[in-house]
Amino acid sequence: MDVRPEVERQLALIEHNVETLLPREELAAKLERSLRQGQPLRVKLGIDPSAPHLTLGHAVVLRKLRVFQDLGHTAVLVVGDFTRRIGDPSGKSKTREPMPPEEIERNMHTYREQAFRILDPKRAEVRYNSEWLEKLTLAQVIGLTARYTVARMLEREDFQRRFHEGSAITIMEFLYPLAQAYDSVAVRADVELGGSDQRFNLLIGRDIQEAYGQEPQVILTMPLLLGTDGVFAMSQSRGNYIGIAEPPDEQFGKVMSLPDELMPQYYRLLTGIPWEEVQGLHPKEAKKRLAFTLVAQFHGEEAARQAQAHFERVFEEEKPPAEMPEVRVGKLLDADGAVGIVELLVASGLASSRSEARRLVEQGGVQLDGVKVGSPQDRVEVRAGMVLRVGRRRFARLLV
RNA sequence: GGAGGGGUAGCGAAGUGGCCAAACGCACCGGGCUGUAAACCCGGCGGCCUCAGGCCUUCGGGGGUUCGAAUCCCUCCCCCUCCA
Repeated sequence: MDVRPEVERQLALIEHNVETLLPREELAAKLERSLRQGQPLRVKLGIDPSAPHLTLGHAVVLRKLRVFQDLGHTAVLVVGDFTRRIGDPSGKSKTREPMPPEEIERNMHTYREQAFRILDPKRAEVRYNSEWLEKLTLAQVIGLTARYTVARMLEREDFQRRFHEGSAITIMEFLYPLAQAYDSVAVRADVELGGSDQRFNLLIGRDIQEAYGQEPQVILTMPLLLGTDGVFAMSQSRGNYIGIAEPPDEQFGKVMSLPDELMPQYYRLLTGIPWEEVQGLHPKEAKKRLAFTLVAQFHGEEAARQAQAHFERVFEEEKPPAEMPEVRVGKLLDADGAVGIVELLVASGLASSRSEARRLVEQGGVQLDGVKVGSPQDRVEVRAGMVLRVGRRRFARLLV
């Protein structure tokens, strides 16, 4: 039978939004063979357990992986628990600190749950690279290093720069991409996905697989998503990220505060909605739809509706949210049921110190039941159910 | 083995005897503007107080000199670069 049309169909879906796909013909060949033999491709994605959350940046790549799954292929998630114990230099100008095993352990734990908000567990395999890397003997490691040259290693942009700057590059850092490449050998990857910053590492995987007698993997990189600052790639170390597992309200709010210019990119890389379809809308409406779509993707439609309602209520209508933390303050009240505003702010957790509380009041950022508190000296009468508010978005309901 | 540079608030980075609770930038917080956009503007950003002022604790750790130290001396710890 002629599988060509199906190969073309799959290729088109896979190629959509991709930054690099190398080599395209090899992927076509692999797809064709896969179809003929009824054998799914093994599509690898490495995840570095450095920080406890997966972000929308990860989601871009995970969504692409999901495309492969939907086409019947197998997702192979490789958690870099071993490599992270060593420290990964990729994309960084400085050597990265190794991380204690307990912390890695903790991070890894949350990964599955987060990744499977996007991936289909039925077509996925999760592996930890300590499984094979830990067992390598020095002789084997040396064997691995013998298959790659320093010159080729120095082709990598950040190595090259650091080399010329005369800043430190440790041998360990050379080992890192080799270890990652060896992962591809270990899981027999047909394709490896990554962010565009991973391109070099993914390419090494090809060479190393070949050196070990395997057919080289096809590499596919996705554009890097810009973070909430609109300037730098989304990353946890920079703090400009939106987490996949963050609470719906948080996600919705963070998306709404993105610079408008990011909308086309976010629509393209994170939703199935063509930008053209929403381009004509008022930017605020377009962004709400984006926020809704994203929250729904990770938490479900109902949660997205609630997050949107919360947003509209709190930020558009400037009303207190439906739910907020409750604080019991009866003990603080004097005989008249009054308490100093500073005490109240600290006790409710809305200010971290008395100085902070004073500042907030002085700057006009504190309201009790919609009435602005004028001075840090004020004593306020508290009745059960009153709402204490700091700034635009921090609230507490007071109980007696 | 030799030479040199450096450790300051969440980060980056000034400051080298009093005017330093410590410039400046980023991040963050409050206010303004608005579409809670972003950008921008104003204010804040160790703690505590009876708050136009005062007090206490901070400049890698410890000890000392001095009326007074982030700044000088001793000592310990840590990081980096170059040469070999």
